[in-house]
Amino acid sequence: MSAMQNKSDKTFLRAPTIKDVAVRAGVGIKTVSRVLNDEPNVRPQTRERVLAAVGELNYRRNTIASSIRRRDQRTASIGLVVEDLANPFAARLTRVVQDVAFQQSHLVLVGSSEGVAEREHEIVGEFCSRRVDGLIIVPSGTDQSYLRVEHTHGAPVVFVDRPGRRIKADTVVSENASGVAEAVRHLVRHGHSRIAYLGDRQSVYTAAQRLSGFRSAMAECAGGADQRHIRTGLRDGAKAYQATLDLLGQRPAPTALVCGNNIITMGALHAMQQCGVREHVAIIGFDDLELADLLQPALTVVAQDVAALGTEGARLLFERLKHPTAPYRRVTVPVRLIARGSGEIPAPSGREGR
Amino acid sequence: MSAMQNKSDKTFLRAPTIKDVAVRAGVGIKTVSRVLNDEPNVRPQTRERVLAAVGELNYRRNTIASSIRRRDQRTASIGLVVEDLANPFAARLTRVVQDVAFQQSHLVLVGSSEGVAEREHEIVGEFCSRRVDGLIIVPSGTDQSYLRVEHTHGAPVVFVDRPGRRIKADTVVSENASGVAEAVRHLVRHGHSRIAYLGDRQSVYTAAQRLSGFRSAMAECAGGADQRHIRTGLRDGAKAYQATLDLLGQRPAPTALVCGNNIITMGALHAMQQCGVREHVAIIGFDDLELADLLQPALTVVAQDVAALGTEGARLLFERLKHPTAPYRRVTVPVRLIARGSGEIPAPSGREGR
DNA sequence: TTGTAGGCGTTATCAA
DNA sequence: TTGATAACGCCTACAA
Repeated sequence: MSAMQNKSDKTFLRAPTIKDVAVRAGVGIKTVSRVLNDEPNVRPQTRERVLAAVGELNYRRNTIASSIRRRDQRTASIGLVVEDLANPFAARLTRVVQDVAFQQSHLVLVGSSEGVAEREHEIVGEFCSRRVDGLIIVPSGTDQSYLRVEHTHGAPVVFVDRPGRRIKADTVVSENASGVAEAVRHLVRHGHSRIAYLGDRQSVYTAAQRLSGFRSAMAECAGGADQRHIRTGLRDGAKAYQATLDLLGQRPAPTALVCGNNIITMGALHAMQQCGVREHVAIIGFDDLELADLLQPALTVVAQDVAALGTEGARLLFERLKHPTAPYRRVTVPVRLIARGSGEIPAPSGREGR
Repeated sequence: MSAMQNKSDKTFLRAPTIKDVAVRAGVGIKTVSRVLNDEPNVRPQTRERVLAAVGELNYRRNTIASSIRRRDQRTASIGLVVEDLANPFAARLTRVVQDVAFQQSHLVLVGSSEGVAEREHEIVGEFCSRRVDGLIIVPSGTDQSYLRVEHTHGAPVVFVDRPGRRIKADTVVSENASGVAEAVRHLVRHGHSRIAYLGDRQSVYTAAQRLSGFRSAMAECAGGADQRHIRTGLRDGAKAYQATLDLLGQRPAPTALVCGNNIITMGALHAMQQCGVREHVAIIGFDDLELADLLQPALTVVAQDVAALGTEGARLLFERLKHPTAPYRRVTVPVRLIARGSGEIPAPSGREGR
């Protein structure tokens, strides 16, 4: 009935339970439970005996068994859904979320939605099956209302990078529009007016926001955006590469590019390299890249504060867990233009050159 | 006693249970369980009724409750410990591990050890508390024998990137030594003999392996390595930067650098940029970098097949779960030298130049 | 200060 | 084919 082998026995069948500890310490299971949970009313002497037994048996509390019984049903775990864990943005986000969670004694389950709504839904479903205490989601698709149903088990949600749709929840986003607008103004200051924009699908919130920042800044200080210089729907580097080749082949060609995310920036850089225009066409990317400062010319970017996005997201989640009925909050994280060279290439002189 | 509200009721207190489903379908709980677990001996008609009730109540199986009762105690989750989730190597590894796990209907818990043995131990402890079915670990420190004790609950371990110490387990590693040796031969073929090596702490398995590959290749075809041109213990980019500046300041200076990992490569590149020697000193990095091909000159690397490391690691783990007593296996994943320019810079002529 | 009984949501047993 | 009941490891309630 109880674990009959000691820890050096290779045929050990199951982990020791609170019962095994109780037997060994010669106390009742409730006393063991009290010790494990730092509850009062245990004689120091008894506590010692229990702790000794715990050590000898190498007992470790079965957290998941405990969670099904405890009043709040908390599992001390949270779920994180990003588009692609291998993407540097998601990787940095995951790291900071995990750091905050670990400080709060929580573990993190991760999943990649690949930007597919169904997959996001599926992953969230699995997380809820594991009864995570909360969710941090970089949402895909156009409808997160399915989460209202998942809410039945009480797991709060925080959206990071993009707000969820058709549902209210705590949210952390970057200053997308004003960040891109700043990039445009920066280019205009360096003499550009034929500025092109390359972005992701408009159904992605950040993509829409960034394009809107582009349009308004162009309207404000460059006489409006040229529709032929706007390319959206660029889901991967290859698409961005093609679109950039296409833009650079136009006459008149744009003298500067603004890229909506780091994948697109990489595609555009490859295309520019291919055409040999790295030194002549200005480019500013949204979101920083490792090695950006080693490129020639070095890459000017609108850097997101990924650490802040993640930390704030996790913080909002843990505060929500403490105060379930508090009003929802939306945090906006500033972005920062980092001038490194590629965004300071001047527009060719001779008015509208070429 | 049972969930009294329907799914649109905001005051819903708890998730529906198998009991609620049973009541609604007018069957016993065991029948519901049979349907949920695809067990035989359920009339199709009954099955339909149960599934209908599941849909109406929006029931979702409580996986953690199920795991405490099932014979094998499986939780359908695995734990992954890497050094730093934000590192591109770890991020790609996490992604593929998660993909394989998800295919196998398992979720992944993640943790960053930061290369600190105590933290690794602590994270593994938490994972075991959650009764993960298995562990994939990029080990830190010099002793993973503590895992033998964690084994009491039966979770097998697979080591990835580096073998564990003082414990036997399935392992997946890259061809570290021969990869670096190939880099050295490549440089020698381009006329180099004063080749420097920059590496991590020797206590890190991969670092030791790579340095040993360096030494043996140098002995074999460049008359042996010059001790002054070997720098180890470089834990971060800043240290690598300093070490590189130092090496480049020597007289005679090395004409080529071999870098032991991607963090070191980045530090070295910054230092070379700083000294204006990017075009004159050859460099080959271990592990590929995003944008490596956009640098000028583009970066020659010994690329690890991170996807294979992760896939093989996960595959070994799931096979171990199926066959707990099979002999341990060690898989070696080939690396590949990708010549892009920086490794093909010829040694300065005039015999021992400068 | 300590222990016993009961229950969490599920799966396992075994009888109907 | 079906279901009542026990059991998993733990926490809660309550009694001693």
